[in-house]
Amino acid sequence: MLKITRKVEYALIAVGHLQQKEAGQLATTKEIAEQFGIPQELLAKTLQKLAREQIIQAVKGPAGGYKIRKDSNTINMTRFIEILEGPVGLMDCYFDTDCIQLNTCNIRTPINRINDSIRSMLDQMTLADITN
Amino acid sequence: MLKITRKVEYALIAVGHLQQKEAGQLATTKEIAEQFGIPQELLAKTLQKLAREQIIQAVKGPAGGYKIRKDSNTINMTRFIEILEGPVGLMDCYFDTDCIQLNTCNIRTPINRINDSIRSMLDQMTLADITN
DNA sequence: TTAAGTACGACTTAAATAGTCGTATTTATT
DNA sequence: AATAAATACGACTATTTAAGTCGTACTTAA
Repeated sequence: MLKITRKVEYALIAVGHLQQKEAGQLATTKEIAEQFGIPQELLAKTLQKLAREQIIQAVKGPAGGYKIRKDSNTINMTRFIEILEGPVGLMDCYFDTDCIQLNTCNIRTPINRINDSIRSMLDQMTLADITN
Repeated sequence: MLKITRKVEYALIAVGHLQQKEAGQLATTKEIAEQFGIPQELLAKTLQKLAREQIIQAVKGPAGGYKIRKDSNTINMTRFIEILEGPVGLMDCYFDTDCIQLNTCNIRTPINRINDSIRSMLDQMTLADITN
C-alpha cells in the first residue's frame, strides 16, 4: 500500500538519467533500459506517454532518443504521477462521488485531510528536484 | 496507486463507529458490517488483528463485541496502517536494502525524502483524529 | 447445554500491475 | 531508393496483490 508503481519508478530513473546528460544530448530507451536493468518495452511505453504529455522531448529516427525539457522545474510530482497512473487519492471517492455509502460514511473527512496533505506535498516537489 | 486498502478503510470506519458509542458500550462485527455494508468475515479478521495489537478491546462470548480503548490518541496512523498492511513506503527498498541496483539507483534519495514526509505526516495523526 | 459472539488459518476469486509481442511510423545514412 | 535504428501504439499474457469466503475452534453469558 501507498506504493508507487514500477512505471513511475522507471520514469523517475529515466528522467534522472536524462537530467544528467549535457544540454541537448539524447538518451535512447535501450541505453537506459540496459544501464538500469529495466524491461525495455515497458520503459518504452512509459517514455512515450511522458513525451505525449510534453514532459520529455522525443527525437525520432536513427540517432534519435529522448531529452529533458528545460522547464522540468515547472512540472510537479502530482502531475507526473497522474500522467502515468491516474488520480492520486487514498480512496476512489476522493474523485468519484458515486459511492453508495456517501451519507453513512464516517471517515470521509479525515481521509480527505490526509489526501490533501499528500497531494500538496507532491504539488510542491518538481521534477527538477529529482536529481538531488 | 497511493491507495489505502479496503482493510484499512473498513478498520477506520469501524473505529469511527466505536468512538461514537457511549463509554463502555460494545459493537459487534455483525452490527458494523450491516450498518456500513462491509463483508462481515473480512471485517471480522481485520478487527481481530486490531484487537491482537491492543488497538481495540475484544469481549468474547454472547453479548460480546469490541470497544475502543481510551488511549486511542496515542496510536498514530503509521502504526495503524502498518498493523494491517505492513510497511508504509513508496518503494520496497525503503525497508529492504537487498535491491541489486542500489548503487546504480539514481532516485533513492528523492524518493526517500517523499517517503519521510508522508510518514511523518501519518505519524502526527492519531486515531482520535479520525472522528472529526 | 445452547447460542452468540470472537479467533484463525486455508482457500478461492477478482482486480490491478507488470511485462511481452507484433506491427507501424519516422528519418538519418548509404 | 533501400536499409536500419530509433520512436509509437495497441492487444495480449503473466504475475502479483488485494478482496472475499469457508470451515472449524474457542469463549462465555444465559
